[in-house]
Amino acid sequence: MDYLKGLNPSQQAAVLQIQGPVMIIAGAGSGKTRVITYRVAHLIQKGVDSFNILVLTFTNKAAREMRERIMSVAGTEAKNIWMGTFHSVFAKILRVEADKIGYPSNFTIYDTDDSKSVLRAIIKEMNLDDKLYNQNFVMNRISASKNNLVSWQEYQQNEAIQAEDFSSGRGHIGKIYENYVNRCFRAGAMDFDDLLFKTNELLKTHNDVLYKYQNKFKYLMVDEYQDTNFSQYLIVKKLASINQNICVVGDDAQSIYAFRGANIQNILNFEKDYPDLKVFKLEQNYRSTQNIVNVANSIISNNKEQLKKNVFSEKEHGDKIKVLRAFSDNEEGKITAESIFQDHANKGMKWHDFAILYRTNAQSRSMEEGLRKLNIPYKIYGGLSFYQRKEIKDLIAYFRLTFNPSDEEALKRVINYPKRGIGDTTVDRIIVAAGQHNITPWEAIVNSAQFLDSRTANTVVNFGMMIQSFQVITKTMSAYDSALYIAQHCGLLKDLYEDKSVEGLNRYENIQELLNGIKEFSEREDLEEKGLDVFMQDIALLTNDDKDKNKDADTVSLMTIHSSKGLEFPHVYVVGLEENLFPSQMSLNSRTDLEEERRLFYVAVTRAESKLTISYATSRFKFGTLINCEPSRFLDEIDAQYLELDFTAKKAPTGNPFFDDDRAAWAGGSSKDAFSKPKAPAPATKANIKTTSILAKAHVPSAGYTPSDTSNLQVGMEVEHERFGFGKVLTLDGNKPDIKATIFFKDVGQKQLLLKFAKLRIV
DNA sequence: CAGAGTTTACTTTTT
DNA sequence: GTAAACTCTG
Repeated sequence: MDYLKGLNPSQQAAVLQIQGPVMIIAGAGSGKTRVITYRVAHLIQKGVDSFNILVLTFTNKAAREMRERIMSVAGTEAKNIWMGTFHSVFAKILRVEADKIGYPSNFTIYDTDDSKSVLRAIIKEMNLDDKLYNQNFVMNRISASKNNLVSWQEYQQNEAIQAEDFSSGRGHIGKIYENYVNRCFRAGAMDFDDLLFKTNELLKTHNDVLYKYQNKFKYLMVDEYQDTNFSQYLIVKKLASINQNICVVGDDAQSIYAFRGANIQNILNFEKDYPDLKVFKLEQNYRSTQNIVNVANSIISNNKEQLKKNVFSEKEHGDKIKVLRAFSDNEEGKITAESIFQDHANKGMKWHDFAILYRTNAQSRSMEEGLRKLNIPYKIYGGLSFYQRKEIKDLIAYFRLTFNPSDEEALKRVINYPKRGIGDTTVDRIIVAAGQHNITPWEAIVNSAQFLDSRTANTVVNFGMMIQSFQVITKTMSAYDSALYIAQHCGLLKDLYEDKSVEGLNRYENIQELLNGIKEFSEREDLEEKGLDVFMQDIALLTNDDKDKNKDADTVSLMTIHSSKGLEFPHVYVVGLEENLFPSQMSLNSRTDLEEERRLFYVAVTRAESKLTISYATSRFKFGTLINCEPSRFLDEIDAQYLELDFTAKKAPTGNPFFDDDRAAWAGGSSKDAFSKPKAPAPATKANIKTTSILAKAHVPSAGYTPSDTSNLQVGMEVEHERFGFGKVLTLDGNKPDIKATIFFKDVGQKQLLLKFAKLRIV
């Protein structure tokens, strides 16, 4: 029991309460993971069979780390615990029980790109306006429905939903939803939301299955409970309903996934579901200095909806929070890098002691530039994951098709890549024929002699035979040998090998890396089943952090605030504190959205252990155009006593310290110079060189040609275009970002140009 | 049918 | 400023 010694009284109490419903409200940095770890260890110690424990997390990384920590306390017994993300755990169960809901057990998991592609095809086939029926919009709508367990039938019958769709002129979404579900079913595919939706369906319609898992999982723990959606909530509730041994851990102040359907009410209302609930609050923050904790508290106190708690720190007060201002996004990157450089040199810190956090991935660019100029090593987390790269998805699509030939998205992806003379027309014909005869596209391919002229049918059948040969070899060969065989024989490896460009080389290496990963998998000794099909099963659920090569490298970490949740760093820089960026523009419509942004800021601030720096820029590039920015409202919400404004050579004036005299200057109008000056002329990037060389004949841009800020362009102005030469603006129409200019050029005549693309210099 | 060229949307966050 | 979808041409 010595593991209890390192815990404070409330942590201990939470660990010791192993029977009945438990809710642990864990403030930021309060040792949440320790409590979960020890609680599981304690369960085992008290004689609970580790096979009867289920621990659910939101990321693979969290699951992996927790398992390691539990193993270090409780030993190898921990290996038997079911531990994983909601999606991976229920995908596993669904594969076992698939036949009960009419699915094959080797169903494909469609990722977001696959889902969108299916929707795009459906919207096109239904001849709907793809602006009104924007794939993202439709996707969100369907996803939200699934997360709230609204089936397509219910969607079509629900008057409120229908009224909402009709009033926005999108009355066909219900039908799209129906077609989408049928299309996925026909392809033997489930999307991310289906993994939870279908689990609910399974548990609802099959009492024996429900009973089986209720008895298997006698003890449930859910981490990050504030991030669960209705669908997840109901699964957990059902599984726990007999034994009632459910422990949820979370922090309502850190709920930042509402956009994905997370419902903060699940934690706020947990008590209503379990009247004899025991609640434990972990309020002592062991991570951050008092100043940082106080700032975090003062931020979150602006939110109305929250569980009361009093997070405090007993560490030293620490430095005040530094606020930096830059005049552009690039300068923000520069001063952030310089600040890191100085602390690294003067305070003897390691690069990995620093993290730069931002709201959107796009902001990483200016930070990278700043760091690169000072030769500071850095690593970007998130962004495009390894498994989302085109070449990886291509090869995986071959694997997918081999094991599930009904997988329509995989089919469309590779039927003509590498080129084998099966164009869009042929693919369309196959899909239409499949629809007409109520067969899968794959069946149409195999029988394509009936639908296509003999020459095309021949190529198509050859493709089908190739896939069939893959099916044969995967039955006998190991995962690695199968994968290598497929990569070699589908033509992809050859195609990439012949591409000698830098990108091509990179892609080839990525394929090698994937194959190496499969090789490692083949050689694992802890698995009984290790065919390529097994490797494929949860590959769709893997993400960026699962392929970390050298995580011990001494580098500065760059990531979005979302992906920083759960991490901590001695020095943290939160950048881009500007209105419309953080809080994001999308969040300004409703109080709940704004409160979520504020919680996001809270998460960002509480990542810091000893030093926190916040910065904003007064102008930045957005969609390639320069815009002026105002400091974020969140800055005003922080009690000024904790802050130290460092506006180098700017004294804070009376009133609002964030809007000082500069602001009047920009509002005035003659401010353009102040912002365009620091921008050096565009460097000769690849794109630049290409255009100028091609266009050299038509017009040679005058010396020092630099595109101007055209946001104030007026009719009648003279401009220079790098290709069309000199001209005069005739008309301007359209709204803000999409202003179209009609310009009469001396050499080439009248042209219509979109301002945001045309690089015009005002003469 | 393929490749080049052009237009458009994207920037909120991810299993 | 880029990636992906769409259009045009040979």
